[in-house]
Amino acid sequence: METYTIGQLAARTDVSVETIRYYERVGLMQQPQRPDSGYRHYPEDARRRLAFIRKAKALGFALNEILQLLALTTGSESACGTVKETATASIRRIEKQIRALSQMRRALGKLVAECLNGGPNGDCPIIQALEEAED
Amino acid sequence: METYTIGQLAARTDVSVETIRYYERVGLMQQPQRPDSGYRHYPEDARRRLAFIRKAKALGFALNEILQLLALTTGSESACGTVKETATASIRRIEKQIRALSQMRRALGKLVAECLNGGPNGDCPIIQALEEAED
DNA sequence: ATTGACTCCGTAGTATGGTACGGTCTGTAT
DNA sequence: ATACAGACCGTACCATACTACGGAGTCAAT
Repeated sequence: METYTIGQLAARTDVSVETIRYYERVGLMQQPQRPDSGYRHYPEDARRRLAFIRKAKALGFALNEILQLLALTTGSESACGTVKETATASIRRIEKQIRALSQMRRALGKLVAECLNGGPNGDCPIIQALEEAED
Repeated sequence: METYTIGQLAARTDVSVETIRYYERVGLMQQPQRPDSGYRHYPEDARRRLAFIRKAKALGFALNEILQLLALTTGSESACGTVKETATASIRRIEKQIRALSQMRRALGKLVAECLNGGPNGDCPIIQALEEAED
């Protein structure tokens, strides 16, 4: 089985060595094998996990939320009920966020359109669109 | 014209007095009128601006991004071309974020579905879905 | 065997986005 | 007139998510 050193993992995922060690400290990354010397040796799996963390982060999830998402998948212990609850809660949150982003996008589109038709007129379409938004 | 004290504004928007002063320090909130005593007196406009800031924050925009969005609307100076550029850049970013969130949602839905059909099977549908995602 | 790149660890520092404190002044109500 | 809430300010502190540093050990090549 092929493994990576921490430096190789860092290079492949474009995450710094320090950050990987930090993710390990806070429990996001699992403790890898450490033969003889104490050097970390990561399996392919770790690369995928790290890529997931970065993508979730880019989506605005906080590290402890990402921890929860990952816990959904690794917990052979986790009861189906718990998984379903956490997952559906996340789904609701995500859907709400998508709705809000869609409103923002519409508002910006409107701004661009108005810009084409002769410039801004004082009342801001961005703020207006978000005022109408339900929470 | 009706105005609010900082405390009234705080109560109406559910943002603390300290945070409002902080937003003023960093340029997100405009300097309000300060008659005689030095007390801040906010117009209705400030309430809407503050509400916008909170919603944009909840969507994951950083404060300096929100500053840019607001600058789009207040700059009577701002050339139409600049507004269009910044706005369309934001639109692209938002659309990308929506796509990624949709993938995450699908993955979570899949997880819930698998949970119903007899539990997790080792390969994580969340991580899988995000691996397939284009950046 | 020695050099140089890489790894180890703990600790400290940075940026962002607030939150709290404490002493002073103001405004309103009795 | 005096009390009490609320505002003023600067400064200090907090959590999150990194990032940098320094001294020591390791691995691979020459």
